[in-house]
Amino acid sequence: MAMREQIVEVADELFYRQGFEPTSFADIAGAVGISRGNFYYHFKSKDEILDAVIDRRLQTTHAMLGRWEGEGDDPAARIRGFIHLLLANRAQIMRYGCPVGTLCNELAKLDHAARRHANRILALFRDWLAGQFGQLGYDAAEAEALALHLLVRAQGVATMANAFRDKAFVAREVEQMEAWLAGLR
Amino acid sequence: MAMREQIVEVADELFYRQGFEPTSFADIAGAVGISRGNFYYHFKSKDEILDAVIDRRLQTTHAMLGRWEGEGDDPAARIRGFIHLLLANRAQIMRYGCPVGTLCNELAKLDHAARRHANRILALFRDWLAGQFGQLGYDAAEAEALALHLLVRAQGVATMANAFRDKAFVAREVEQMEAWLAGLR
DNA sequence: GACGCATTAGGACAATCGTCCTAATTCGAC
DNA sequence: GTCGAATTAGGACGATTGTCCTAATGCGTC
Repeated sequence: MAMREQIVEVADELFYRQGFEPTSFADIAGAVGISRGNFYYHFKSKDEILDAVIDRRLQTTHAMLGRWEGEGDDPAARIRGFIHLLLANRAQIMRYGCPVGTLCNELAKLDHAARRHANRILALFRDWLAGQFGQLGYDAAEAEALALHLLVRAQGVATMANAFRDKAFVAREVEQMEAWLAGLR
Repeated sequence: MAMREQIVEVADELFYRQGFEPTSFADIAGAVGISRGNFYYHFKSKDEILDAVIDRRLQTTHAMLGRWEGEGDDPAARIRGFIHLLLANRAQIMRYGCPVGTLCNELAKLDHAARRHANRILALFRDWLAGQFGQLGYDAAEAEALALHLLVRAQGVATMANAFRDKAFVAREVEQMEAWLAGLR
């Protein structure tokens, strides 16, 4: 059972760095240190690994957002915490893009059955952000629109940062997002 | 020579809809109606087709931006024209994402040599937009920052539209981008 | 009609893909 | 120490990948 989790962990990393399709069983097996053929004892198919990876991301994301919710900060500070993910993960984003956005993009092109599953990670962020904006006094529709707008900017920054790899650009956009947040209501 | 252009055209479409890596020679050959092995008369490698596709996109993008520049509109109207690309191509974007952003993302993950080449398409938009903002009276640094900010939002809208496929969401974000533009200076 | 070049079809190639099978190994329970 | 289940290694499988080669076409020119 520990091996299964280790496989999922390694696959998660590889799917992020290389993409789902270009990552082969040989890649995962090599990284985790087991034989290739033996994979089918733990997973019946590659799609099953993908599902497990998405489940893992859903769980870690859910846990992170729950942790943030539990902290004593006010909603605005929590939203700022979300914005600062762009700075905290800046190096990885410049190299590989946003883990969530790039996976959703890839699965959409592949017309993969797990597309909707992966979208749930994005929906997790959306709903959590909408909850924060709700606590700031916005009604449900406004809160969701604001949440989506913030996700738009985060995804856009990730894509542009991945292309041009400019640290200062990321910092500038993050500052603008904070200013936008501070200027609300 | 016409066949070469036809191959590039078909490959362009397939790279957009399926992605570069998952698209095989067999796919392109089938779509264009020639035999698979014969490809190497026109292109020495798959990477060479990719280069040709990127060249084609650079050329069509350059032509489009040049056309817009030649029209009688003022810079603000031209920038609005760029924003309205999101509406004009909405159906395709919801289905396959932004052709430029998704390609750059994929090539980054593949660590592909053509990554910088593809980024030039994005740079084309950036420089053109910066030129428009320059005409609106901003200095070079401000104009480039505004251009990048607009690209951030366009890329973000494309990614989110691709994930959630919500027409109204796209319309709402486009309206906000127009309002942002109108409120400048 | 014959020639020569441009273009094609079709298949061979080694490698790799996801998948599956079997025999060997590990290892805890008794 | 023995047994049985859990886990593993290793390789076979058919299909597909990008690449390359050769023989056959098409087709305009003399």
